[in-house]
Amino acid sequence: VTAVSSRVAPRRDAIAAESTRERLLDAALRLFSEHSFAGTSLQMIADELGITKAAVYHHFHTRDELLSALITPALAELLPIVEDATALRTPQARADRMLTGFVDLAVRHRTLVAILGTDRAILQVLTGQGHFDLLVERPIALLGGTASGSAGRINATIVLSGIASTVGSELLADLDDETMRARLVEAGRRILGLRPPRRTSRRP
Amino acid sequence: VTAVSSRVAPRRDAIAAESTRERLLDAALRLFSEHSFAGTSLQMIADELGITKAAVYHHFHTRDELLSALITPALAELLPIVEDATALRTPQARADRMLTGFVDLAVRHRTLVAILGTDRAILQVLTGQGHFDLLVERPIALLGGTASGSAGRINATIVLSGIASTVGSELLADLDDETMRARLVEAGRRILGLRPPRRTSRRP
Amino acid sequence: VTAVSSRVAPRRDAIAAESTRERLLDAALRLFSEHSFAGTSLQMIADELGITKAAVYHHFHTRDELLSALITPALAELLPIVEDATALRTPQARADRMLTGFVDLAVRHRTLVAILGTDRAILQVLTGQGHFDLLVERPIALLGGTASGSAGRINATIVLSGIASTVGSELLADLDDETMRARLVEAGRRILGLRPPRRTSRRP
Amino acid sequence: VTAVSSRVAPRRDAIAAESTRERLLDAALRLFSEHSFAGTSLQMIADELGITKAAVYHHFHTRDELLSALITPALAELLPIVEDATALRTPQARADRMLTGFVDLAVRHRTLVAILGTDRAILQVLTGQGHFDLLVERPIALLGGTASGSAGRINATIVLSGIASTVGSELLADLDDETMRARLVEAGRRILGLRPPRRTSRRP
DNA sequence: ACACACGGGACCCCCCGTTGTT
DNA sequence: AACAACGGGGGGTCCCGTGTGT
Repeated sequence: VTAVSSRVAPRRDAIAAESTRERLLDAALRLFSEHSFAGTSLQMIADELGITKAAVYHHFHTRDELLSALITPALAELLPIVEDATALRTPQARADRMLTGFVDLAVRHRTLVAILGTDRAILQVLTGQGHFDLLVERPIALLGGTASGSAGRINATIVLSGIASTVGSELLADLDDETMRARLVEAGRRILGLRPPRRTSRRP
Repeated sequence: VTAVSSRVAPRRDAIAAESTRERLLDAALRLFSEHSFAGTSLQMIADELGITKAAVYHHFHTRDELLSALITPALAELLPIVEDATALRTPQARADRMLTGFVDLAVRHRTLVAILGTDRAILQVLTGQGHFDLLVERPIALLGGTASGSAGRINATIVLSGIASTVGSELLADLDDETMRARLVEAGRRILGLRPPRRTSRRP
Repeated sequence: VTAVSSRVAPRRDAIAAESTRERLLDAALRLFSEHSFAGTSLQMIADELGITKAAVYHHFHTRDELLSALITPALAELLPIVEDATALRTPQARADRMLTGFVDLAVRHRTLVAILGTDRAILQVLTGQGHFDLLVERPIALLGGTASGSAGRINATIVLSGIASTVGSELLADLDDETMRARLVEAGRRILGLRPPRRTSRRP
Repeated sequence: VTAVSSRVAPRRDAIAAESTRERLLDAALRLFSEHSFAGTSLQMIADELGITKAAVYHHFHTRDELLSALITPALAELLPIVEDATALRTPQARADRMLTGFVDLAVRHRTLVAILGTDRAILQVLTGQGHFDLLVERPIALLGGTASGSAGRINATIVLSGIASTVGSELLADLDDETMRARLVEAGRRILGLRPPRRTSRRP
């Protein structure tokens, strides 16, 4: 499983490295989800791949950097969803776009969204990087815009964290993406009191 | 929950200790919720109270023991709810009883239920103590009993983790218990497709 | 098992205290022998008796003090043996007196002599108190006086530590004192090349 | 015992590490013998070499692991001695082979055999690893096979622990191996009542 | 791209000793 | 005589990050 010698084709090393980086991110995500971020050491991650901590350090100089590399793609996907939704005219449309967009994101990045939505230590790091707004406040505002008073914020919070936890549940790990997506959208709409639009125009 | 009056004239140390133990649990809960269980050191807890780690050790010999002392009361409250609900005849009644009971518990122990429902490191400890069944499986089964197939488990998961996260949200910390309770029950019923019963017979 | 209230007869307390002190010494000796001196904490000793460390502190202010209380009686018994032996005229008589005296002492205080003879941490404490001479050097000199050169010291060392370890062996714990004593004296004489005297003048 | 030459041109670190590991074992053995196992902290060991505890951890993750690394070679040498002796036909031959083999081993690893034979904390660790049989029971049985009843076990115990303590005595540290070996074998044979064989066929 | 060796520091557990109270 | 509570400190483990080498 380890990267064998080399010296033959330097491209091999590059490939192996690329793959090691990916495997590193995979292993880290798995372990973060299992033991929480603060409960996962670099040693555990290195052991998971059978490499040394120094090798991990070669790819990511810091555990926070590893975390950033893990979440940056998802945040990049979240941004257009939030912006798209914000641009719509009615509160219902905004909420529905936010809902469907978030569910789609969550289903494709199950474990990642799960830890983003539940791990307080991770939330602290992200807040420190100024992502709290994008990750929590704006989605909550968009989802909760259809109800007045506290009901909106409460419903939005339930939806957001409910989805995040559900996609990360190992009891539902064997569920296919389509079913999961459909069920989550249905449930979300029921909570928020949204009527399903006539035609969904979203494309992956 | 705080040390009440006291009968005759308890010793000064005993009073201080009682209060120290309680303050210890309070501080630990607050810090666990803020930094996650694994991210909270005994030093942080001790510093919070201005005592030394040795004093913490005097009350709880391990961090796990501290955690156990923290959650045991809540687990003791959860058990009769689950058993009560299990004894009812229709799936709807079981789900509704589980829902209202859990919401009530969650609203009264907001932070505690929040960390129980989200922190993976804590879940690991509890699973190691055999509480996974009471904490996750049976509630999920009761809540999800009204829908067939995966829909039931999904809805139940959303409800459970949605409630847990919502009561722990600091954005909703200023919300009074009654409103929070009512909103959560409404939302839960909408997700699960339950019609509110004619009269609620629950007693606090 | 704990000393009950009191207030009735102060003598009761005195008796209980006396007995606690003895039980403390007993427990300490047993634990020292099982885990070595350095490996035995006051907590372990207190737990053994079901009391607290503070209660131990009440009787012995220091672990070294506890050790001293343990060994002082035996040292007090050893001194006249060494002096008696020293006063005899022939090397053989001196060695035999030392041998029989030490065996007798060792058989009556099996565990104590065992730890005195084997535990390096204890030996360090005793050496610090100036007992090395009485405990090691003079007995070795007396026992080894019958052979010239290194043979004497070697044989004496074998005898001394052999006896100490043998009386402490749990494989031989069920052996009665008389048999043990006789066997040890025989073996010691064989090693040292001593002929048994016509009449043993030992007193119990 | 030190890291010998080295083949081609090993890396500087590797050499340093090899030597550090050896020096670590040396220092640990010395300190264990002086202060007992339980009385020796990793800090003391690290200080002895002028390195940090973390560096010690790099080589041995646990103090028990360090101890294991220390004794494994000796245990590996002891095994064939016990098996060789067991295969012989007469009790006398078995006892003599066990005696000479053990003396040889003890003289070559003086300090190590000394702590193995005297430190109760070490014996506990070894017993936990299932080595009690090889280290105590079988040698005792072999050595004591020439006498019936308790005499055999007593004599065997004296011989075994006498040898172990004698080779570790600092009063005899300056004695050369050959003399020590010869004296110990003689004394052992006298205790056990063995007649020296016509020719010793042992090979170093 | 990765391993080996190590420093600095923190963490959890626990120990010893002491005070105040009953 | 005994306990509850606690301070100061150390032990063992382990973590993060780095330098050096291949």
